[in-house]
Amino acid sequence: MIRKVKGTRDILPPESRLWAAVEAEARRIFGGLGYEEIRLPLLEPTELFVRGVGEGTDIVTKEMYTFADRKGRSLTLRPEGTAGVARAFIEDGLAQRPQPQRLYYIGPMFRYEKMQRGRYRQFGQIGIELLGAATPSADVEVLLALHEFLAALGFDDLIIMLNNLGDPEDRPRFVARLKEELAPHKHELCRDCQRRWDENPLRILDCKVDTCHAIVAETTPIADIVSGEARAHVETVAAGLDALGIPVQPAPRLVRGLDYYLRTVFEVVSPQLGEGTVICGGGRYDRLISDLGGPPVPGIGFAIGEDRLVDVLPQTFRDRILGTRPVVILPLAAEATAPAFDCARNLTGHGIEVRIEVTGRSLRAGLKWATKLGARAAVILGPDEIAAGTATLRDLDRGEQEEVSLEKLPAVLMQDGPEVPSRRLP
RNA sequence: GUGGGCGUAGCUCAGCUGGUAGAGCACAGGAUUGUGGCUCCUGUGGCCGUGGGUUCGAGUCCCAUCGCCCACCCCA
Repeated sequence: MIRKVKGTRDILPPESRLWAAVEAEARRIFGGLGYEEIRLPLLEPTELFVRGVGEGTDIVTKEMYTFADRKGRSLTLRPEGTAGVARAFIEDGLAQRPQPQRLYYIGPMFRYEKMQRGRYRQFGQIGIELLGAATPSADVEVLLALHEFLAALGFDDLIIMLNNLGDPEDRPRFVARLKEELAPHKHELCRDCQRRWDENPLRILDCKVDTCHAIVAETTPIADIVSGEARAHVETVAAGLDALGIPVQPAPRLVRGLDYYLRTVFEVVSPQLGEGTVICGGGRYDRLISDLGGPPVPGIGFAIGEDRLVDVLPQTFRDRILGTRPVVILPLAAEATAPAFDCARNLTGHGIEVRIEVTGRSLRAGLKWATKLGARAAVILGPDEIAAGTATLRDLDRGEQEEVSLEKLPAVLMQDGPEVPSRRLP
């Protein structure tokens, strides 16, 4: 048997419906705020990510799907979306269009990692990027878009965590200060943090080990050390969000794994998955485009992990999407075939979801089949009905049925709306 | 990359100290002619992950290998 590549997965119906619905909501919400879709290659030159994401990051050092093509060029399956957007911004001259540029993307990313729950080698991301605006308002807008999207999906327990990473110039100063404050407790830190001490001191901040957590809690937050301008920037963002009633939790220890972030950084976590499994991550990246050889255009954006999002989707949303019930059409004779399809065309034209029996089942078997599908009604078309130009419409919940002329069928079925939510489906 | 658990039907699993494979669910059909849900009957479906070894004989014992899952790490 040929099996799927490790870390990839098959998304089957009905779960695929949830994905489609989530994406539809994203297009609706982000589109409403002026964001337009950008579709980019899954394959990029390796150098893009080395320079964009950062040479020392875990993503670049050990998580990239990199290989040589037939002419020996090093290519990489994109591990994230922002670098590609920045590349396109430069290459396609998006700076020549009205600024700022509002873009969103939906699609798979690839990281060569050992997988576990909520972590795959191919995973879906939905992200937006706002390019060409450096103001706190830009940040507020992006967070607003995020919040609106999550709200549209019915989430009410997700937490947006916000921190200020300062400007790159602040970084050495902060690292020095951190090490200074941590030095007395250095030997108390966990083994991983001992390693991080030299490799990536900032990562000690969001260590989940209790003892480390306690030690780190005593250190001075980055936000208190960053320079005046960067500090004011994020404080203004926080105030802006507060004014909109968007709840944000300050996260002084929040650090992100990609090098290009500065100032505003944020993550969304779910109480269900715990803080270890981030659903959305984002932040400001004012140097990225210039670092890649483009103009000095600031940017901010985020990426939502679609797999994880679908995993914790509120029950109300799941029910709304999965709970639709079709109308089954059962032709009982050869001469009923054409009328059955005609009827299907008629009903679908009214937004009624149908399912036509095409395997030649008996009426009895057809009704069993309809029940298994969770159909709300069956349209029975036998010789008698065809002769009379009618259909027998059977309500599968009440077990009652009536003769309805084919023309009136849509109207009768529409009395309860085109789709009637069913009892809860798995 | 490190550590642990598990591979028998589409799914969940049983199969004792070795004797050539089972259940439930699911799927398909039927139980009076054109009427579902409950019940009953029948059927489809497995080279027991793969390869090798021990043995008269391996789902069962041994070795290897592949795959899956969980945790760490990191992230979406």
